[in-house]
Amino acid sequence: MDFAPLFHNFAKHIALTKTEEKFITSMLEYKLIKSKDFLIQQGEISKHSAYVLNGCLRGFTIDSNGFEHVLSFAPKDWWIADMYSLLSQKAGNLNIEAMVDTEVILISKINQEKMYEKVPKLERFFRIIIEKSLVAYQQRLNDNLSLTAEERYLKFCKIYPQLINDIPQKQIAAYIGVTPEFLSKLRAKQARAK
Amino acid sequence: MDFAPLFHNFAKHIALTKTEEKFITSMLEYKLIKSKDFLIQQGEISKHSAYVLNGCLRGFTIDSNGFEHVLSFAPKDWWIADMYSLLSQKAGNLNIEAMVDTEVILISKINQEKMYEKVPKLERFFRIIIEKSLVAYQQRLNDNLSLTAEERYLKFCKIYPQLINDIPQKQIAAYIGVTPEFLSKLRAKQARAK
DNA sequence: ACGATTTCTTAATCTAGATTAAGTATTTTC
DNA sequence: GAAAATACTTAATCTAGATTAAGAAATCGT
Repeated sequence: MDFAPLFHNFAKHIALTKTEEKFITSMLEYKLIKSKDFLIQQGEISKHSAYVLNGCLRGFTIDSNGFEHVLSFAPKDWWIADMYSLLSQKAGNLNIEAMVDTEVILISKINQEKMYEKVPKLERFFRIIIEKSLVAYQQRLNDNLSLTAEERYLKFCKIYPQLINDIPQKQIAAYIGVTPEFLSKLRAKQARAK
Repeated sequence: MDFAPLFHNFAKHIALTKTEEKFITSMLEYKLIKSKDFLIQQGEISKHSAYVLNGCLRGFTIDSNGFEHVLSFAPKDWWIADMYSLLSQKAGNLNIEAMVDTEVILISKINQEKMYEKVPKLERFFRIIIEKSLVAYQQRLNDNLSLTAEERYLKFCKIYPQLINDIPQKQIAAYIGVTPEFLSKLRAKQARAK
């Protein structure tokens, strides 16, 4: 198994020695998640965070009317977890599903804590990762409070140009917060305007 | 100036020695922000994060139609910052305003970095703080995607019972994402239902 | 390769919440 | 402590986006 992409990811923010890399490697698990299989499902207590080697995951909730809401897409080189459940060790409400066959590296909560003890630099790494994630969620909440559905769709296209053609349109609708029907209408309007 | 509340806040997650506390104290600034004054305004490059000793701040944006959207309230013992601007050192779009006379402890970005160098335990502290903040924003985004305005209002009342009576209703409206008129209607309906 | 399932589109109808407007409390300020 | 400013309420009207429904296109499973 080739963990190199993960170490490249670490190297963006911290410098690890060979010894540290070796130790960290011993803490990691590899997993292939087949298309439409789940990494975790709502109601479970989450045990791992995941780094995506290739493929794509999506994190979504299901509301009381049965509608899905996508909280995040995790393509290649992204991190994903049900942070609420992972931190609190209570039942989560996030589902994480593979949109295509997806290879991930898993870090269990227990190993993550061991890693923080042995390699305190990782506290810094994950602090930075989480800071960036926080900024992205704040921005997205602000967009949901202040932009129209059309503006949110155009912004999505700008931010995730690679995803636009790769993922089903109904997933984009569930991410920006509209029905698939309305997104279809928006897209027809965009196409007409050209 | 009494920094004790801040050290109580640190003590929730990490243990500091007297020497460390002394060093940290030398990195802090005290500030009184008068009611309606701003800690930062959109367009500025943010230089500090703030810990609230007493009073209450609110972080809000102003959209292209002039409407305000509240991203966070920071009452006593909370942290607040324009994380985007603080991290990127680019112009931010957050305004942080005092809702009443508010005393804060400020940590400049430069001092924060010095503190991470000298007291690496603080990486852990801020990682944990930011993790919790991330979970809260994810939850709130999910609420905005899946709940009605009425459900969001009732949830706000549950989560921030102390704020309900202390802050203007229009600020609550700007937080949950409705017009003040609609919130007024919701409240009238609630009152009638009792 | 082909039937079955899923996704996407279009269009009519509906509704939660916005907008506009006008009046009534409540604060703030000097 | 009165005038001005701000916050809240109520009600009529409007609209962005939801719902329902039905057909067309794409994808999947065997």
